[in-house]
Amino acid sequence: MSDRNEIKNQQEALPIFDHRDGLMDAIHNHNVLVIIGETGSGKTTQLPRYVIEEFKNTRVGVTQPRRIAAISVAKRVAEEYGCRLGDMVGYTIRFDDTTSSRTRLKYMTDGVLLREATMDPLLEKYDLLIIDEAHERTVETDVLFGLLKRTKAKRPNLKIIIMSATLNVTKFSDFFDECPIYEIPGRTYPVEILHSRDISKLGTLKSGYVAKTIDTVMHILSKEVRSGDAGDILVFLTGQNEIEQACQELKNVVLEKEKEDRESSSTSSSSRAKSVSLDRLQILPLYASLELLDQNAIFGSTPRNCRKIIFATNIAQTSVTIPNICFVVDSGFVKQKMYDPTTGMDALLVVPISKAAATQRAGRAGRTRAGICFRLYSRESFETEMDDETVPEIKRTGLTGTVLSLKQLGILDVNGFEFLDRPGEEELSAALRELYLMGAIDQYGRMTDVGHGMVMYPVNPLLSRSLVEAEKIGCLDQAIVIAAMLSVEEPFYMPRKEKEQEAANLAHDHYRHPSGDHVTLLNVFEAWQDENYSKDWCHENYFNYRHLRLARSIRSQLRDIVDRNSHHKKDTQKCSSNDQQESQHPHDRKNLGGNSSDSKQSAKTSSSPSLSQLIRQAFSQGYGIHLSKKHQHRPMFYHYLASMLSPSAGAASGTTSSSLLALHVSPLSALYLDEERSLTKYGRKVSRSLEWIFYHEVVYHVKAVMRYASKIDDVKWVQDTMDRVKNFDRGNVWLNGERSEGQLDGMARDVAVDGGETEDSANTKRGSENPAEGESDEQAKKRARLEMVEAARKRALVRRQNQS
DNA sequence: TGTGGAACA
Repeated sequence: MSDRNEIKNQQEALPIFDHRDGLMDAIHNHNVLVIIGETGSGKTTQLPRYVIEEFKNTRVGVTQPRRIAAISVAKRVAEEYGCRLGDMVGYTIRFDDTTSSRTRLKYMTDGVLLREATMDPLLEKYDLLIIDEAHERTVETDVLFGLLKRTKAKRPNLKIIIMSATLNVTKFSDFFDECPIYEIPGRTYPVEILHSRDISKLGTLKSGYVAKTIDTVMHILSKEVRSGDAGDILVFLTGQNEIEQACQELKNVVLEKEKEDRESSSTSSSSRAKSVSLDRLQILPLYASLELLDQNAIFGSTPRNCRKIIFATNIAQTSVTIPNICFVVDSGFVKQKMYDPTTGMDALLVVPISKAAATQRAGRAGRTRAGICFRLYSRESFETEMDDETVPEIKRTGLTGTVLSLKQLGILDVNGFEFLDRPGEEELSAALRELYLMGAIDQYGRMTDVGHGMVMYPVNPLLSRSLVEAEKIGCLDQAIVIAAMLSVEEPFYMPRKEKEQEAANLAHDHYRHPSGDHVTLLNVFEAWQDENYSKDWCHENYFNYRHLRLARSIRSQLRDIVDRNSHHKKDTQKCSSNDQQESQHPHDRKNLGGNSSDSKQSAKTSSSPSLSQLIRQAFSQGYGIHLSKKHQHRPMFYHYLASMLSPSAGAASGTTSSSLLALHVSPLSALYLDEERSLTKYGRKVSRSLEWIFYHEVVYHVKAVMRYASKIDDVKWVQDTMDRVKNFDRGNVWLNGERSEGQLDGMARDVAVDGGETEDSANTKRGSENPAEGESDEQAKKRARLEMVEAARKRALVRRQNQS
């Protein structure tokens, strides 16, 4: 009883409580509404509950960018509502669905809703949808925006609420015909912001910000003392290495200072500065890949007279809230992915944050009481050098998967789709080109049967294409394992100490398959399976248990999808006319359904290809756009497609330096000969038998290295892709087709290319007042981004040259 | 001497 009263008191103390009537009126009167309120206003937990209480029988969906948020919020709301989780209130995330037929309020990740939309584009399960944390602008959120706008046109009664933290939300409102904006005041404490007096440009600060954070922390420790307890410190840096380094460095500096203090206190009678002692400090790193997020150390309260200093990545800006932070030290930088559509590769770069991000970081100091934010950059840099907002993710990543799901949603003319922020023309074209070359869409931009097969699988398009092929030639079970392994982070664990590295390499060697890394991954998984998915086995053999476990979940999800679908197929096959293209594949006749024992047996028969060959055949279809061919005289490879298509590369970049295209076999790859690995770290020779290989992705090591590569035994395996490359190169038929097939608004594409203006594009671009100027500004920014990517690559290459 | 930031289906 007292529990319930306490809950009630807490609820009524939230700022949103006084706005209940106003909000309900607004939702009654408007079908689309933007609500802004800082974290702590109660909007995420309270508003959806108000809605299901106020509107009887309304089915409400609330999306979150992150799984933990969906889970924890749903749990709390169920408790507050007084029901069991999964009854009236529940959540759905990948691998975990707690909802039931009685659930009326469902929290989920935005990816889940997007996935549901591919089955049911009208989203008829919901009467009201709330997109929460819209300011984070994940790709999924952005696509949902465009999708909901279309859905609303067909279901005018659907209610949509956009919830966001920042004040700069006119963009959201404009997108939905200038719908009303409702503001809930936040409940935060004032944060004093101190800028650095160093007026260097951000570019120069980049080299020295780690050292400066240490200085600043030392300053806070010795000078900034608040009454009572001192208040914890949060430092924003960019990456794991940097953070570990900073933690160590701070410890060293503090030790030195201690020594100094002891010496000076023995000579002089009193020191004005507060003395600092290492045993009264907790210095903690915080980044996502930290083995176990030490809950108590980071989130728990510190002992008396003890101070926490946390060095964190951006994870502390959005995903994780640490209590009792009083001081924030903001380096002004972040690591961001940048995608280069001309090569289809991306690079991870340290770039300045945006003004919005800086404000958010500063806000972390004022959650429990008034605080101070130290910025390591000048006010001028903040005002003039930083972008207002972080570039939305959708403009920074490859869009192949996104475009394919849009096609599945029935959006044939992707160029005419209304994006909240339009991705670059080159990125869209690159995505369409890749889909065409994979055989997922035809020259008119229409989805093929292959494409329909691909969207079933919630994995990277390269992998889903491989799975479609694997089903066709009868090695689906194995391909699913490999696809799952490729969907998780590095399963091979490599210790830091050199001696242990040798042991790890030896352990890994045991599973390496001469044909390459794909079969190797299968070997690893099957070995682990044979050991009953043992954790100890992972440790003994240097594999990452967490990642393998995730791979296992993904594998079973993929198998479920296959099972469900094959039942469906059996049901419909008899009555529908079979207009599927006749396959010319030699192995097509046998074993279409293919369970593992069958295909293993068939692999044994002398005339058929081996299982390893079947698998690589399947994957070489999926990786048709990731082909590389060996250089005739040198131990390197060339990106095959880029060399075929590069003349058509974007005019904006103009950067097609041939050095880009030189790819190397990773020393960690099964294709990299053992004796070389023991000779030199980045050896020179690759097996002579290698001619063609396919690879999963390229990473920038000391040079461009192919991560997960396998042999192609016969160039016929990739003949289909090569034929499509030739077709594509000859006529660009598909681009014309995309335009003529799309309805009128397909013209938007011409606008973007020519810089002209039509009525249709004026509609799609509403919100930017001066399209011509906005466009060129965009282009300039994009060029700058591409140049940064290019610079990073050059640096990597220079490092390599210095090394040899 | 070093590749990865953080998230999701």
